[in-house]
Amino acid sequence: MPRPPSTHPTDGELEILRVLWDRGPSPLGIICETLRRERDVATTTVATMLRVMLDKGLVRRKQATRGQQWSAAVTQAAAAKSMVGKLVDNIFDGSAGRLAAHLVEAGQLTPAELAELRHLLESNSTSRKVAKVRDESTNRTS
Amino acid sequence: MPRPPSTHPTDGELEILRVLWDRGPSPLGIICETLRRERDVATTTVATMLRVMLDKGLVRRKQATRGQQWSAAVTQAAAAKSMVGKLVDNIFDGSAGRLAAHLVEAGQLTPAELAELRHLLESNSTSRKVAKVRDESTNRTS
DNA sequence: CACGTCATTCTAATTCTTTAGAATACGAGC
DNA sequence: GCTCGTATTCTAAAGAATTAGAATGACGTG
Repeated sequence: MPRPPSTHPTDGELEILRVLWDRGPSPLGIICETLRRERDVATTTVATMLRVMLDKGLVRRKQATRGQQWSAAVTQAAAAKSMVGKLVDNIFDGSAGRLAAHLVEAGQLTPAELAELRHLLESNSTSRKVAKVRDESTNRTS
Repeated sequence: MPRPPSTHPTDGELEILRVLWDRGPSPLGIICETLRRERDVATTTVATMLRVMLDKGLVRRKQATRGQQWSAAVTQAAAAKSMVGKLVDNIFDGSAGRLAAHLVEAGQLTPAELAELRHLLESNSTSRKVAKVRDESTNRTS
């Protein structure tokens, strides 16, 4: 009857993950400071979120001299893959190709990005070593 | 101090929107019936969700002979655009190109889809009438 | 070693989401 | 017209997410 637990990082959690992906392992103070460049937030709020994220396995912490260092437990690539997968399931009928088509057709790509994508596709078709996908023990949260 | 209201359709709301996009305007009974092909759900649950979605402007209803017809108030394209936009902001640093690159590089596209995408890009570069974007009074919810 | 600073835990308020029972309304058919 | 089935509204419970105050802990400096 109640709401089911969410499997993906929430928006707030992503804000924190972005900081950690950007700056690497950081103490609470630095995380807060960085977040405050965007919006006002209390230190305890961030601490609470980090604890929740710890339970979810989204972040890790290692003992440091002073407090601890917090770091992301999921790579950006893994989070991207799982969230893109969800989006694709939810509105592109499970077809990643449809999402790709949407990007091109809905005009969400700049001309430069279109050109880049074209290059990417060429190199991807000529060199058959597509396998470098480095599937970093990817998601789980899907 | 509390949680901010969400601007995008939730997962549950998307389930309903998918039905409406698929079948067009439908009465409650049909919506429930369709949803039940996936999972068990009570009629009142769906009715409640529809009322909430009505408040949010996600669906409309028109009086019919018997009860009313419910229909999506947002197009699939518009919802896609707004949700893709959010995803891009959240984990691709605001760059849709990065999402496109992710799709190709993370191996989320089948060979057939890659080929299709290549075609799409070609026709998109040769014919300069990219403008057919038909920007269906797109989002708002972003 | 006391004090200030930074970090963490405990607690809690508030709103959203999901779920559905009970009550009610409404139109069709007998 | 009364009843049956569908549809809608009212009510509400309970977990998730977001926010942060108060209390507590840990450490280095003077």
